[in-house]
Amino acid sequence: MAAEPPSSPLPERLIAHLDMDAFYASVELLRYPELKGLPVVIGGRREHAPRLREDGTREFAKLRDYTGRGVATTSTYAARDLGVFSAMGLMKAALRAPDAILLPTDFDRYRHYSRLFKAAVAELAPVIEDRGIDEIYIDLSAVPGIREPVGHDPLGGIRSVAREIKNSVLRATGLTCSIGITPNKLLSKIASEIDKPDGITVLLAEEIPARIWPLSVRKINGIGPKAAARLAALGIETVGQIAAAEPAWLIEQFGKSYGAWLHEASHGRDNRPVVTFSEPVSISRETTFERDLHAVHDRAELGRIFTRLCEQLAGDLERKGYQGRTIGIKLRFEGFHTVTRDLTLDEPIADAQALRRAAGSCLKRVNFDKRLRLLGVRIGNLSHPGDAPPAAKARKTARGASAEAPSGAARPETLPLF
DNA sequence: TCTGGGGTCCTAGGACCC
DNA sequence: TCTGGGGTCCTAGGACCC
Repeated sequence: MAAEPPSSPLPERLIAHLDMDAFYASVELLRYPELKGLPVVIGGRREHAPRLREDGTREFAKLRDYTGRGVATTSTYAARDLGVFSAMGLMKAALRAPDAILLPTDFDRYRHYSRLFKAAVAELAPVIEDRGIDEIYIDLSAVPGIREPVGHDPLGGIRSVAREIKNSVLRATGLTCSIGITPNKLLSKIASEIDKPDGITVLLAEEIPARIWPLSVRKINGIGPKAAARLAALGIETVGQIAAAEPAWLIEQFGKSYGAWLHEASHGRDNRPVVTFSEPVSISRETTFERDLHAVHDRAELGRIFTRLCEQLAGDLERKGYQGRTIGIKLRFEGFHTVTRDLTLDEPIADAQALRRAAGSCLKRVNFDKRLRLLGVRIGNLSHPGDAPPAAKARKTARGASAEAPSGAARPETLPLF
């Protein structure tokens, strides 16, 4: 076993976070190269697809023509310069960048490119954790050559592996990505953003004070708008200010679990492994209506939508090979107030009729005094149809709604709502 | 200008069991 | 009859992420 250079031993773990650059928008630019450099926003419906003119050029929809409730899923860097970011309502985006190009979201295409880039990475480094369509963690600890210095650069091997991965992704997809490599997932997630787009950032523990502590607390994955606002109210804006706080005080302010985690995170400590496979916890379908619907007045339409969601969910379960015991609904009312109800059955179900029956019984526990803007159906407590059921815990059938819901024998087919 | 769709994890109270 | 502690499951809501 070769001795490490004693001056700067590399950490035991070398974890990469790879993030595709403006992924959806970049995939669209592959097929519409004439849009390169222009402000482009992804998020429209199919009707916003470009039209082919007689002369062979394409006519694109403009953001100013958009009406509806959609949000931007991604925007090109040119559009970001105009203040349009992902998750922004398209109507709002249209005010900021009326002349930006609008393209419909084409998930099938993005999923295809997602598979391509992940397969390209897997050939070089197979220990990959999926974090959605456009990003992954990679455990590079055992990748050949990664610990070899290049010239006098002890990190040369790391940089060279990162370059190989980026080249491989580019060859497979025509797309660029940004990579952060550090001793753990938390730091790598931050690092991959430091030199975006098309960057490589290697960062070791000793650089945390200089490179991580000056950053906004929002750069930490797990500190969202609410926690950031609470921190700001306490006079804390940067990661370094969290690191300087007493752990006991953080726990006092944010609770045992989150407070302790804030302390650890601010010091760049994170021992979570790269997880290469995980079973889903729940599967769901939901839809936001073009206009708010009234439980009574629009009952027929709501009923059709409800049935369709259950059918789609049943289709997902069938395709993926799951069944589930906990069925839930999600309702969002005008004003954005959101309510959920769920019901755990004694036996798992998977077909649309059973889903609709169980979800329908959840529906009865909701007050419909406002119009609805969203309806969703969810299933959890998942298992595989062939599997042995978990040891029955002799639940008292008299308790809870579980006893009455599934049989449906005495239940009228027509639900009071929808 | 009101804010998509698909997820995970955490908290907290009550039921229930030992 | 009163008191109680630990553990698990269920339900609802909320924060957060991509």
